[in-house]
Amino acid sequence: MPELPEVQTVVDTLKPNIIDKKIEAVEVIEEKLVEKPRLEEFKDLLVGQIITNVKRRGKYIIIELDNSYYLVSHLRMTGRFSYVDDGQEIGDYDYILFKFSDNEELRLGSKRKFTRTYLVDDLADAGSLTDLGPEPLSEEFTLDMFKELIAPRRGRMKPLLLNQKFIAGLGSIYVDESLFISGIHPMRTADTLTEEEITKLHGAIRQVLAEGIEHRGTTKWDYVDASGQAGSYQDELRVYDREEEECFECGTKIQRTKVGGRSAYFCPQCQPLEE
DNA sequence: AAACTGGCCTGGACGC
DNA sequence: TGCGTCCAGGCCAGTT
Repeated sequence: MPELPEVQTVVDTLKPNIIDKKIEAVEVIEEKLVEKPRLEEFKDLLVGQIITNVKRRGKYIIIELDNSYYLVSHLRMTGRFSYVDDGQEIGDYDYILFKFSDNEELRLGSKRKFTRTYLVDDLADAGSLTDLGPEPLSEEFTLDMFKELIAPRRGRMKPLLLNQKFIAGLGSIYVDESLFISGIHPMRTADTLTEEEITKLHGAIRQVLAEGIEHRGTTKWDYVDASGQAGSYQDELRVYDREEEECFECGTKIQRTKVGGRSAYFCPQCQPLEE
């Protein structure tokens, strides 16, 4: 479940290791992970290229090559980039190997095979990358912008915040934490939010994402960064995965409910459904 | 246009 | 012990 802070941490750990490296060979163990182009073209376009930059947009990782192509990966649930010495044993879930000319390797693994990789010369061809909503930590994501985004919406808050076309980068963990901090029940609809609640939510989203990055991400199940290091934000979580445990604010037991087929953790006292 | 539903995928937890 | 069932939750396609 890498979300914005985890993906940012992966990019940060990848960057100093792979920029200026030359790709000498590419081995694809599980073809399913390569969304486009077809396998032969994928390899041909990669071999001989030098990596010039590594960036993040939403939960997408964008690796720039000197032939002006982009290697774009979305880790989805269990994806993992690992930067290793060539000699290191290949893991059970390592599915794409990028071998560099200096005998180091970048590996892309994925326990659940949800991970998708694209090699494109136009970012619009990489999944929904160019349809994403604003970056919540950017300057452009102002309170005024957030108010304008919310104004036409009437869906429930948890699915809305998970919608990457609405805001980029949030997943289940950081949505639940944001809604708790702002005192908003995950089933509330967007049209019932007061101006004060929208203001709190805007701040809370930025707060939890910044905290997540500071802690190098949340490691609940599988997540580690590109050098294999786990994050520590799981120790700071207020509601996520704390069903039946006491709320740190009021002592009430945290509950779990289903919203849009997904779990949502909340404090029934701090996040009432009825006004 | 926005909202919602089901499907993809597999390891691990649980019940019998 | 082992089998079946459910859950985790990223996104996407299809439908309303």
